Amino acid sequence: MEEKYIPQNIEPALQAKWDGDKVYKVIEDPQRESFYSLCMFPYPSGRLHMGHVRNYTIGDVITRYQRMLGKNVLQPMGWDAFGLPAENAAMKHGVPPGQWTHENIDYMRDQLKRLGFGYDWDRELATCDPEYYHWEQWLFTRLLKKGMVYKRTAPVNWCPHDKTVLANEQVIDGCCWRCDTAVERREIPQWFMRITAYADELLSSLDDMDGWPEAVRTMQRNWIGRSQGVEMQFAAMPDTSAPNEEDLTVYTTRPDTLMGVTYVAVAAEHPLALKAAENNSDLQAFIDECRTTETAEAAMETMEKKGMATGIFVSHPVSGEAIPVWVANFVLMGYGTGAVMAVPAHDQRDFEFATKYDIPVKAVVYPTAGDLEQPLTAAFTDYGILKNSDQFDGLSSEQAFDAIADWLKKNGKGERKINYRLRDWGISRQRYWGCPIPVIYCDNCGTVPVPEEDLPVVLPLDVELDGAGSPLVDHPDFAHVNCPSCGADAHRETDTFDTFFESSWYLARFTCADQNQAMLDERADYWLPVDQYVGGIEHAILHLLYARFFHKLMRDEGLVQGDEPIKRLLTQGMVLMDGSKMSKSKGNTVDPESLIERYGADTVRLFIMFASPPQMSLEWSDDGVEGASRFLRRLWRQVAEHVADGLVTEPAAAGLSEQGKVLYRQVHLTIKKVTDDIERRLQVNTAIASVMELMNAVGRFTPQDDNDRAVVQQALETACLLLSPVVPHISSVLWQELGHSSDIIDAAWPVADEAAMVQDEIQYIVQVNGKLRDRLQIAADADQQTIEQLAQDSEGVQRHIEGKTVRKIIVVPGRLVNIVVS
RNA sequence: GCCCGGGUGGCGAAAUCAGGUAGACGCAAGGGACUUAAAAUCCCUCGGAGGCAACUCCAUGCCGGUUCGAUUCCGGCCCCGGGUACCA
Repeated sequence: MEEKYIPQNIEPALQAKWDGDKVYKVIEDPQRESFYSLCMFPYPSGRLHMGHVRNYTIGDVITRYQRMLGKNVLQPMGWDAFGLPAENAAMKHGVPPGQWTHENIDYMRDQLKRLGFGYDWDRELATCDPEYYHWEQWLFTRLLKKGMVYKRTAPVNWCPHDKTVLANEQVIDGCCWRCDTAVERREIPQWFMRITAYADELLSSLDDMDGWPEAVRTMQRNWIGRSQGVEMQFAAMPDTSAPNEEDLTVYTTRPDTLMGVTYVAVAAEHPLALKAAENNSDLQAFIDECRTTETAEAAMETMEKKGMATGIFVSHPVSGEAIPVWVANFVLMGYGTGAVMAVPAHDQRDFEFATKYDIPVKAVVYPTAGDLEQPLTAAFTDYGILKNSDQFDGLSSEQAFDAIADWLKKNGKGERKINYRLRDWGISRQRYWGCPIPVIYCDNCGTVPVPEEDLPVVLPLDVELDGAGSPLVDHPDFAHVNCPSCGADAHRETDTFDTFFESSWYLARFTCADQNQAMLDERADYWLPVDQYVGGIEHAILHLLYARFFHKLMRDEGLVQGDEPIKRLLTQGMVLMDGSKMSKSKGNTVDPESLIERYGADTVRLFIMFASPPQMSLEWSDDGVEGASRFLRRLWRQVAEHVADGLVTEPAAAGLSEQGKVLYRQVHLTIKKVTDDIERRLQVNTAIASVMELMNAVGRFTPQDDNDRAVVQQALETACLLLSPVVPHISSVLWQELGHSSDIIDAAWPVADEAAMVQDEIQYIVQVNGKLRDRLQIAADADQQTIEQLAQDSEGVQRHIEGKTVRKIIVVPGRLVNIVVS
C-alpha cells in the first residue's frame, strides 16, 4: 500500500465510484426497517459556508451510522430556491433570478459531492421548479375551498420613495436600506393560513415529542402562548362631550386588576382613533407619526412608547366610570382586537406610560403580606389581595379572576376566553421570485381559485427587475387572464408565497419526488416521519412550526399519516465569525473550498466534527485543521506499518499477554463509548477523541507475538469502522488494505464485548471533607466495611485525619469514598 | 423589551445518563531527538501561586443558598449568541 496518505489520490476516485454505482440510491422495501435522515436544505446563495459543512457532516455521520446498523436509509438533498437574495443579486448583477439560482445550485451541488456526502441524488428537488410548486398551489386551492386560508389586510413596511414593500431585514433603523427614506407602515390585503385553528394541537403534541430538544419545545410553547383570560366590552358613551357609538373589545389575562383600569389604548389604525382624528389635526398628525414605524416586534417593543388622548371615553364594564381612550404607538391593529385595557398600577409598561402622560395610577391588588408603598415607583405585578375594588374587595387574585369573569358573563359584558399569542400565518409576498398564489380575481365571480387542470401557475422567467414592486403586476401574459368560471376579463393574483411555504413540506416530497400525478403517494408512508432532522437552531420556531402545521394540514387532506413530521431533531449551533452569525450579507463567511483542496474532504469533516459538540455554537478558527490532518496521516501510517508486517487473519486466541488484554479491553470500551456518543448523545467530538485515545494506545503498544498482532489488527479495523461515518474515504481505503474486499460503507457496526470490560479491581477516589486525598485500587467485590477501612488507612487520608474525629463516611460503590472529619 | 441558549487553561473543548478525580482529546507555545538543512516524525513540559521534593493553597462569568461534596441543583445579577412572525 502507499506509504503516504494523499487524500487527493483517493477522494475523487472513490466519489466517482460511489456516484457511478449509485450506492446511495435507495428504494422502498417494506421488509427492511427504514431510516429517513434529513438535513435542512440550503438556500442556494452561491457557495457553501462552514455552517453548511457542519450541518451536512452531522447528518452524513448519522446516516452512515444507521446504514451500518443495517437499515434502509434515505438521505436526500435539495434546494430552497425561492427568495429575496436572488432578486437582490438580479438587480446588482443584471442576471435573472432563475439563472442566478440555477448556476448557484450547480456550483453548490458540486461542492457537496466533493465533501463526500451520501445523498440519493435521484430525489433532488428545487422549490423553484414548477414540478415542485405545482403541488403546493394545488393544496392551497383545496385549503381555500375548505376555509383554511383567507384574505384580510395586514401591515407591511413601505418605502414611499422606492414605492416598494420592504422585508424587515431591509429596514435599517426605521429607514429603507437602499434610499434611507423613513419607512411607513401600510395596511394591504394579504392571504393568511389559519394556523391558529391548530394552535391547541401544535401545543399539546409538543409534550410527546421526546426526540426534540427541550429548548425548542419550550420556545414553541412560548411562541404559541396559550393564555386564559377574559374578553370584555368597554361600552360606548354617546352622551359625553366627544360622543362615541362603538363599544371597545379588549382581552386581558388579569381580570383581577380590572378595577384598576385608568385608560384604554387603541392602535393608530383603529376606527375609533380615525373617527376622533376627523376634527382633531393634532391627533391626525400623531396617527400619521405612528405609521412611520417598522412592523418588526423587536422594534415595536423597544421604541419609545408614545400616545395621545382621543377625547373619547368609554364606560368601565363594572363601575360604569368614564375611561379615557388613548391612541398608542405600541398597539397594533390586527393583533387581537387592536385595543388594550391599561392598568398602570399592575403592569410595568402601562405604569411607565401613565407616569409619562400623567394618567392616574390606581392600585387594586396588594401583596398578601406587607403593604404597597404609595405613590408607586413601579408596577406591582404579582398576584395578591384585592382592595379598592368594590364588591371584589378582599378576594385573592385567583378568586377575583373567577368572580369578575362570572360577573361580566352574568351582566352580558364579557366572558372567559382562551387566547393565543400565535397569529395566523401571513403568506403573501409582494415579490417576484416566489411561487405564484393560484388565484384569479373576476369582477363577476370574485376570488376564484385556479382550477386543478390549469395548475401549475408557472412563474414567468422573462422579467426585468427594477426594485420598484413586482414585475408580475405589469406582465402582459401573466397578469391578464380570463375568468375560469365565467370567461370574462379577469386578473391574476401577483403576490407570491412566503418561501416558508415551500420549506414546510419538502420533507414529505423527497419520499416521492418523481411523482407527477399527485402531491404525494404511498411512499410517504414508508419513510415518514423523518427519523432524524438536523438543522440550525435559528429555525427553532418559524420553519419548524410551519413544517409541523403543514404536516397536519396534509394529514387532514388524507395525504400523510401520523400527526408529526419529525421524530428526532438535532439543532446545531451556529458557526460564528468574530462573534456573530456567518452570513453572506455580513460578508464574513469562510469558504470551505480552499480547505478541501489543501487537506481533503475527510480532514475538513473530521475537523468540523471534532471542534465542538454539534448543539453548541462554534466560533470559527482555522487553527486545529492541521491536527485533524495529522491524525489521519498517523492513522494511515499505523495501518501501513501493520500491513507491511503481514495481516493477521486469525482472531486473538485465549491467553493474551497482560498488555494485549489491556489493549483489547480499550478496543471494546471505545466501541461502547463511540456508539453511545453517536446514537444517544449525538456528540461526535467526544467519539472522535476516544478513537484518538485508542490510536495513541496502539502507537505505544509493542506486539510480542501473533496474538498481540491480532489485537492490533482488531484495533485498527475498529478504528476504521468507528471513524467511517466521519471520514468515509480514508476508512474505505484502509479497510480494504486490512484485508476486506467489501466496501466499509456497508460493513456492520462493531458490537462491544461486555465480557472484556469487566475488571477485578476498581479505582476509588478517596476524599476527606470533599477534597481528593488519595486513589486506591480496590477489589470489585469488596464490601462496604472493607472499602471504608482501606480508605481510612490510606496514606493520603491519614495525613488529613490525624488528630481529628471522623464524623461520617460516605461510600459511593464503584466510585468514591468521602470521609467527613472535624 | 420578551422568549431560548451559552460563559471552564493562551485557544477549541472534556467531565453524559445520575451532583462525586476539574481540564480527557486536540491546537498553539517552549524544550529536546533525528536531519547538511528544511519538512515530516518522535519524546518531554504546559491553569495560577508556593515548595528541592513529597505536597499545599487558589481556580469552572459575578454574588448568595442547598449538600458530606456543586462546572452540574436553587435564587439574584453581568456579559455574549439566536429568535422576535417579510433574511433563510
